[in-house]
Amino acid sequence: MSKKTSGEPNFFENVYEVCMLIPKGRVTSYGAIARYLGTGMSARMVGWAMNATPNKKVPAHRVVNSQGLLTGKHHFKPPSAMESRLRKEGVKVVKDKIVDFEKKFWDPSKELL
DNA sequence: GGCGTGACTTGAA
DNA sequence: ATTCAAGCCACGC
Repeated sequence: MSKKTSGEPNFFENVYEVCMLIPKGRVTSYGAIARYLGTGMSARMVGWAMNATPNKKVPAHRVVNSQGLLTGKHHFKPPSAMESRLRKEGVKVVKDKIVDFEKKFWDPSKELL
């Protein structure tokens, strides 16, 4: 009827699940998740999904952009929480950027395969 | 039901 | 190296 957007936020659920499946000390990019979900390159939706995410269950701080930059830190309650948490997980962050991002990169479409 | 925005990505100038 | 532009899908008004 009328309009129904997506009906079920399966997309969001998928994002949450993937985020929670991210191994500790690892990070992933919005595009990687978007690709894994089959959304193509609509990485924006992944970010938007995070915005709608109960950041208590989903470690959105483990999700960064393809550059390894903590672009979403501005959206956290204390923006520094993202950086602090990543460091606690074993990920080094310098100037909002993840060190050895390529090494810590966790691709769901490959690791989860 | 249309317009703008957004935690992105990629390519080209 | 940098900056600009376009593409993408969903949500808010």
